[in-house]
Amino acid sequence: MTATTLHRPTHRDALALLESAFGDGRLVTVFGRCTVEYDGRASSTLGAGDRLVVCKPDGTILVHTDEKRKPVNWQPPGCTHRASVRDGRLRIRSSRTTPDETLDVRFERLDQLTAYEVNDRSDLTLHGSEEDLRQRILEEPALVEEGFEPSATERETTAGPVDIFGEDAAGRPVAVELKRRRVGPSAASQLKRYVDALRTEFADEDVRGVLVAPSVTDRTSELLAENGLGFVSLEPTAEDAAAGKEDGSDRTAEDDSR
Amino acid sequence: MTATTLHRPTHRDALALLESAFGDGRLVTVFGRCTVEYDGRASSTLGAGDRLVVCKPDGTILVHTDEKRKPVNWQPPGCTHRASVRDGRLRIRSSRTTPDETLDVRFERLDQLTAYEVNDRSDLTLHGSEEDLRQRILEEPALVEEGFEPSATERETTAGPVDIFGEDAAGRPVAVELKRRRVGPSAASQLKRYVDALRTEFADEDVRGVLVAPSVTDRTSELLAENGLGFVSLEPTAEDAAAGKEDGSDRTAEDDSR
DNA sequence: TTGTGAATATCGCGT
DNA sequence: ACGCGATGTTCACAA
Repeated sequence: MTATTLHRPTHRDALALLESAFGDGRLVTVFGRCTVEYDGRASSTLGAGDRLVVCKPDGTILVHTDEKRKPVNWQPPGCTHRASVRDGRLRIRSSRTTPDETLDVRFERLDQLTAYEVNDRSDLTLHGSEEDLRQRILEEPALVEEGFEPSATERETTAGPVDIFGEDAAGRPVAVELKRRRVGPSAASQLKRYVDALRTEFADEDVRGVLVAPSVTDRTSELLAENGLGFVSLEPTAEDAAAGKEDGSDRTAEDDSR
Repeated sequence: MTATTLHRPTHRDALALLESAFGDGRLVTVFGRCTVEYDGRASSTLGAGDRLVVCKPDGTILVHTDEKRKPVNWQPPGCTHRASVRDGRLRIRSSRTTPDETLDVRFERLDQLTAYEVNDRSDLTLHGSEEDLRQRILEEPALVEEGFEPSATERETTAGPVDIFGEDAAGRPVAVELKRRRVGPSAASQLKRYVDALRTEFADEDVRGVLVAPSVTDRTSELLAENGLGFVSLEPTAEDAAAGKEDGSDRTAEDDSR
């Protein structure tokens, strides 16, 4: 049996199942009317209302209302769940140290409690991230500009790591900052920090900076211009990957390489 | 009845309850073995495994595994949920436009499905945010430095809004940037942008910048020094508000000034 | 543990 | 809708 459910349980019966489920690594959902208090990095209180509470065996706890993608309260992985009954009411408390923080859920009414056994070995495979964008540029540096030659990724500077570092057609050092979506001023600012650091490092050379993103806001465009930084528009998704390959590289066989 | 539950339902029975629940604004949880595909801002695939799926009436959908605080897949509020049965298997699809994106959950096995009626009017009250920090400084400007006089919050500049803007004891313009926790280089960079913008605006004055945060990283400290920016250590929570007042400043009367 | 930046970030506020 | 910055951000990765 992968799911054990109690309907409108007494708070004591709920406690028994909760302790059992916490003990053997099951995932638990509780639905009912409750209040929530949090104290730790900040502090919060939430009055009574109907919520879905999810307790994961890794120590995560989530309190969800009927709105929003974010839980109204939560605790990250690594916490310890404890259940108890005070004044005849179920209480779930989840806490951790470093930082010290505690979440307290007190139930006024219990509608349903379920403990699930979870078997999940699959990992998510995601495409269209900044990492994908980087791969595409390394395969086809001309996407940045004709003659660009990457020499390193995550190249360290005193201001932090540069996404792609290389040389332009004229042999000048180039720092490339990648963003997978439309960017605001902070991205331009970040690139400028890297370029400034590289200008100190390459005191006698003309260091350039290029921002690669789908687009930039107006203010960001001004910021780039003010600081002599370049911009190249590029989408993170390789919609025309096949066309690009035909166009740019002639890899026809030997799929077994590497 | 606030909770309607089906245990190990047929996929057709599940479909009927889902359509009913989507229709009248109930929150739904489904537990079972499923695969998930996402396509939109990025794209992802997830092989078969046991997961808890939560569909909210505001269009949010969450797919949770037994680990982590983040759902393994999701869709934000504003989406449209649709359920169907293909090849005898339940499928839940949630999609939206702007941006165009779709989440597809296909069930191989259904363990449990529940529809909840949710009543929740309570709002979260949170303390210890940056907003709290700002209030404290406006009440006690000397926390920034003796003689500081705030004149505006969210003061607009061509580089964006400055948290607190005012004058120091010598009448010089001061931009104060607030952070509720230990900060990295980007905060110093952000403050520098504001100060640069203000230096253009107040061309004939000596504009200063002060970062207020619990602490800064080493590299950030250097960045601040390089750019002549100040730093004041301050916690977002007013734990020792009383003690701090006795200790740090000699403000004995006239709390009503401001 | 700390530092650093990405994220399908989400969210709220303003224009 | 876009722009902008905070978030109890979470998360992975590196030093």
